[in-house]
Amino acid sequence: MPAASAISESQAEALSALEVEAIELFIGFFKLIGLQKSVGEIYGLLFVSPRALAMDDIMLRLGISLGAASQGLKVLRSVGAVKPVYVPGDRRDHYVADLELSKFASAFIREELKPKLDRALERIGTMQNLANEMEAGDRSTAEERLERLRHWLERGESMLPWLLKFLVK
Amino acid sequence: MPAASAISESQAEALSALEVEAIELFIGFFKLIGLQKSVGEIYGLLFVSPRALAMDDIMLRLGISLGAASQGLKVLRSVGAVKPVYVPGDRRDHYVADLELSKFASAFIREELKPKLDRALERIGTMQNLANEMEAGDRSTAEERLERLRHWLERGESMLPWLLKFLVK
DNA sequence: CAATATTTTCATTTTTTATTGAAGCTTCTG
DNA sequence: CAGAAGCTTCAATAAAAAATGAAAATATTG
Repeated sequence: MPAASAISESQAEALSALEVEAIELFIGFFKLIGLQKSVGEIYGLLFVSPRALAMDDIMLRLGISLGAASQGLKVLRSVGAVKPVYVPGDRRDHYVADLELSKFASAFIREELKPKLDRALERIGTMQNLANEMEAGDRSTAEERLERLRHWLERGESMLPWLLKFLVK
Repeated sequence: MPAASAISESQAEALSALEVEAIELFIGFFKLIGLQKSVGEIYGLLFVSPRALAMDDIMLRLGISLGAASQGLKVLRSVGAVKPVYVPGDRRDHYVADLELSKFASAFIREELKPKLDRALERIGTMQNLANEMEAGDRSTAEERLERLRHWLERGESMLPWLLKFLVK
């Protein structure tokens, strides 16, 4: 019955208040770690969903496009925030939220924060070399500031393993 | 001599390699805490500048507009990243970078992270109320997940004071 | 293995965010 | 206190980021 099917497909069930809250919460949370709105939406929906959802369930409920849903799930898979599960008798992939929230935090620390700190420390090395060629007065100012910055960044970096441990369990 | 003055004003001294490195470093760093490019540029320039700079020095060196410089300095003042200093015989405000880098980190924690966590915990309260009205099977799933999320967020929140202390000293 | 269902990719469009600079406000100065 | 210098604001514009959806790629089934 193609007609009935077409109708039911176009009638997405409205989001419940609970779902809206969850979605808003995770949009905010994910934005903080640099992930986009649609990623947060998808995770929020899955977080409060009692059953696994297929990509087009997600598209329909959230009113987002095919591409956004596909890309959002790709990101969520890549950070381990979402797991595919097998649903008998359905050809489509179905997803559930991974509730191990510490995963995203540690992915963020490892894949964003740490590399940025490393890069910054590299730059300081470069800058310290450049400062050597300056004339005496300005050089000492630059050297002092760079040393200070290096210190602070190294301190930050030294905190990461601890932070990771704290978050993970 | 208006002609000569016009010429010297339009000839901004090119940025040194040191300045470029510092600017790039701080653009990256500030973006991480949600501040825009021009803010990072200004701070980076001031960080390696051996003397206080006026707003139009900043505009000229960085090639940014009046408005961007004004707004960028406003942001930097508001987070205490920059201090106005008095320069005898010059009517313009001059700025130096505040080298207490922990300031931005703690401003970020207090003004971004903490409020977001508080808001999220509020939402969880709302969600837990909503979950009460669900039918038994789905309710217990929702309740378990919400409790777990609350736990994790409370744990995160409890870490903030410690994190602040660590960064500040 | 052809027909079909599902998913991914990516050029285009839309939306969001940041920047510009002219107008106006404030402060200084002679 | 008039004129000029310095600064801020904000509506318009430009740049960057995200979303769209058609086309291509990849399963799956009969």
